[in-house]
Amino acid sequence: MNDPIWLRPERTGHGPAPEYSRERIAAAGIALADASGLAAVSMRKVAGALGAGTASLYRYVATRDELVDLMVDAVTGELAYPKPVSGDWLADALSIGRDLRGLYRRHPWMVEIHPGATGIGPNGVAYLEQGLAALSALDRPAQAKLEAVAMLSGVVSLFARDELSTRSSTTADGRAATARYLAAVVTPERYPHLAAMFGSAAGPGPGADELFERVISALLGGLLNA
Amino acid sequence: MNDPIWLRPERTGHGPAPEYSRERIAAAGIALADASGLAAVSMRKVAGALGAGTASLYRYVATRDELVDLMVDAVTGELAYPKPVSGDWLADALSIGRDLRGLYRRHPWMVEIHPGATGIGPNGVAYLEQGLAALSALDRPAQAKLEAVAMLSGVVSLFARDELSTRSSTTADGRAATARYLAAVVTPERYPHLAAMFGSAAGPGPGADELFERVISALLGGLLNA
DNA sequence: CCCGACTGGGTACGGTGTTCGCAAAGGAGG
DNA sequence: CCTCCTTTGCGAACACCGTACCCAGTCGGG
Repeated sequence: MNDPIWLRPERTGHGPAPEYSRERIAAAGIALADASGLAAVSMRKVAGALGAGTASLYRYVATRDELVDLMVDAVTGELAYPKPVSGDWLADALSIGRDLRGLYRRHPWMVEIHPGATGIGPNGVAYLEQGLAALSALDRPAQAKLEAVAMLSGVVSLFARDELSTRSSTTADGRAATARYLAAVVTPERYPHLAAMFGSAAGPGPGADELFERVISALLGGLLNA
Repeated sequence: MNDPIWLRPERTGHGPAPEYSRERIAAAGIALADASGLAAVSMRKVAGALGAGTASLYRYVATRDELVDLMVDAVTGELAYPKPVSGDWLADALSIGRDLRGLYRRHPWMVEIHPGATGIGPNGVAYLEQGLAALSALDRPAQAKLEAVAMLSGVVSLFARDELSTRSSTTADGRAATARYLAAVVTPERYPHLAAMFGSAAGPGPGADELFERVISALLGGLLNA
């Protein structure tokens, strides 16, 4: 029922000038999240980082979720869309995918965002427009193109999640525990294929970057049946 | 450092017989989550549903996250793997995808689970084994097959998320707010492709089921370059 | 000029995960 | 059988969380 934050003016003109701003608050939250994850972004911590009282944040933001919306849209702005489009739709889509992957690398807490449950902001709109622009030459229904952009974004987030869970030190404990469990329970009799996998050397593989491009190409091909 | 719950025996033999069990606790959590989402699964509520004291749960589970691990593995058990494999690897993989999609429909809170951050349990192992079994006929490195299973699972979760966010009533408010924002800000001059999309009728499309199959086929094809 | 809307923020409420300490229970060894 | 000693259940407490309320102080528009 209530309007989203993007429709509420930041300032009405009346009263004393605000001491902070949505932008500064979002930046403080992003700094916290970059350093310690999304769970570390609490109203008290953000307010503390700004030297403000906790309750003051609610003059700028109706709820913590809105703060997160602000943060998400702020980092989405790093993509600096719109950008020119080459005309090769697959190349342009891959470029968007690479951009987004870089974003996830810079802000790992973004994998903790549930897309769809979060409100879209101006930079999110620009992102969607860029995605549709990349696919504009294709003769497909607009809805299918939007689905393709959503799928592209989702698959990039899957890659980011995977990359993160294999590298991050915060999940190292859990990985070690899981590895110990697997070692204890995976026997060739009960789980032949898994056991064979542990036996085979963990070769370097085709390189994550090439895999990334190949998966996205295949995905978009399937979605837009080019 | 600490062993995962799956390596800790539920009972040592000493002392009085436990009044509850991991299974019952997980079932209580699942009931709560099915009805009201993962956020409703709190130690106090689960304990209350069982008629137990809150602190008692910690005799069965080291942490709330472990309770969630229990819940995830319990619902994974609904898949009842292993199942026979037909020999047509794509058909078998699609079958697994459909099974998983059904699981998400029965337990929508599963989309709130961050895969990889959660510890895998016995039924999760069985799931992976089933996935590898489906791909066993393919002459590809075991690592690539595991990646394919992970991607398959991830894409299914994306579909589930999408299906949920367009249907669920709990997100209706946010959707309405976003729709109002888009209506206010998307003009043909600034966002031509998005504006065109709103202009075009929202035709029924090719059907979500057919899309699902097509995307997964394309994805696995790209991953396993068949 | 001054009224009224706005800002900052201390305090408080109800919720959360988790720890501690203790009373009671009951299997294991003598 | 009897005693120990581990284990169980759990009330109380701690530290944190998001958020609502209220009030004092500060400006801008009529």
